[in-house]
Amino acid sequence: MKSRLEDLVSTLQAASSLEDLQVVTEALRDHYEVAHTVYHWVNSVGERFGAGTYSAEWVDRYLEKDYLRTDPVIFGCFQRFTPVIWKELDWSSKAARAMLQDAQQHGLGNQGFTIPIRGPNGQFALFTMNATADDDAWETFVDENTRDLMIVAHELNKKALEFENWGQDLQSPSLSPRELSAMTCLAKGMNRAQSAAELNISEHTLRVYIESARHKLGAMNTTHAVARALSTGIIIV
Amino acid sequence: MKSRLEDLVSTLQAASSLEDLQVVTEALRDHYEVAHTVYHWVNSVGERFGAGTYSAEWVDRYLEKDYLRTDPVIFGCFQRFTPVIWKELDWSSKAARAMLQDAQQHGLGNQGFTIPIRGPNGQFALFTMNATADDDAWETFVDENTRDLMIVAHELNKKALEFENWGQDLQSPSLSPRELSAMTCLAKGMNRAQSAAELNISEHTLRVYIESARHKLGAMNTTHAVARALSTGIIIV
DNA sequence: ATTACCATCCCCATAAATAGCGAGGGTATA
DNA sequence: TATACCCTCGCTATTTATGGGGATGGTAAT
Repeated sequence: MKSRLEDLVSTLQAASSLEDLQVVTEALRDHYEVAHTVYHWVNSVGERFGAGTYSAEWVDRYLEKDYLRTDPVIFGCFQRFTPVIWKELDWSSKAARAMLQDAQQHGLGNQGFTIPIRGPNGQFALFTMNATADDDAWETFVDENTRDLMIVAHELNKKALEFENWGQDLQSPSLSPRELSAMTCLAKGMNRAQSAAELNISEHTLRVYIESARHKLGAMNTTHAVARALSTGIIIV
Repeated sequence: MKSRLEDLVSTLQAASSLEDLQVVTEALRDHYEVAHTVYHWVNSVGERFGAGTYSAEWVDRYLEKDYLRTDPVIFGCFQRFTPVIWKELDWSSKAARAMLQDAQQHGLGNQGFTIPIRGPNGQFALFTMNATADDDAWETFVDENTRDLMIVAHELNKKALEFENWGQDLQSPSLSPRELSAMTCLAKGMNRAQSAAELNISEHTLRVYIESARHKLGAMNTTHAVARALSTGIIIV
């Protein structure tokens, strides 16, 4: 069993396309004898990347019904660091229970386990195992396999980022120390007067830094410049 | 050796204070026979949370010299998903090399390995192993231990989040869809007129969303609001 | 059924940011 | 020794953002 997982991880590490990831999710489903295994991104603009064993109908319905905004799994994972057992989430809202019922009519099991994965620049993905089981059996399954599944989830996300060239196109320009400080002050909410005072320079000088940083970052205005500085990681607030 | 790691993880899971984490980092250092083992947050105001075996002098110097802005480890990890071997980072800048030399004079080894860890609301932490070794030996060490160390890093971060009640008081406020759209437009560099046009609303209405978002985010101005929205991950540009 | 929040619109006055013109001395690097 | 940044400072005019005050109708949850 242990060696079998190693094989799966090796296959995963050798994957070179989305189709390969698809195959891996199917192999994982069979290996763990669950109903479904799914990996997908949860971006601001819905779905852009995913591989898994859910039926096309369910995926379509999920998107069509905008379940991303309803699903307690999405919401719960977004606020949590640790993996989540579905049963422990908040299913009190009517919309959530309706979604769960709908899911089961599309072949999903009653139990689920989802690992949140976070990458650079706000990238966020989920790795889910879904099955039909009673609460105790599912908890045992999760206890026994969480660590392995975390490794699998990590490798899946690594590959997905590779395939999508996440962060490749974003080559960050280098700002001077003063420019970085200026951007940081602004990102902290200081206005120009406060920032200038903080850096012990005239407000005019500060302005020069801001302008300079803005041009280097190819930004339309200060807010844009700070946004770019933050999302490329050249400043951290 | 394997069982020893399990013991460490168990100790970690039973930890109930920052001091306990400190003890764990020391035990990890001894177990892996490295020079240093460190876990810390990389947040707005430098250090707010950390445990590790670096000398107080080095930590003070690091903060005093503002090495957070220089350190290629910070920058590299912030842009990457996968763990990082220090040698593979960009040390071409003079400031970076000076920092490295300074570090070695404060008892750090020449090799390092750092795992980036991301939690909800933009939380970002690093787990680092540091040692004196040649390149090959270090690479071997990393290859053999990455998975275990990832688990350790995960458990450390879990505990750190617990201790700091991350998500309790620091829960990112939920913005309405329109507020999120407004923030996103601004983060993309549009001004109010352009954003309003993009969303097909009057400029005044847009302003109401911005104001509302600003209050929810506890921000001083628009730039600050966008910065917070970005760094907590509630919008992605 | 009431409370809360959402989406949408308007006016006015003030504060702040942007755009344009400058200038000088310092430190690298090619 | 040029060339290229980096850091620092000033003035003026225009454009934009912010902070108050409002109002209406809708949806969702308790």
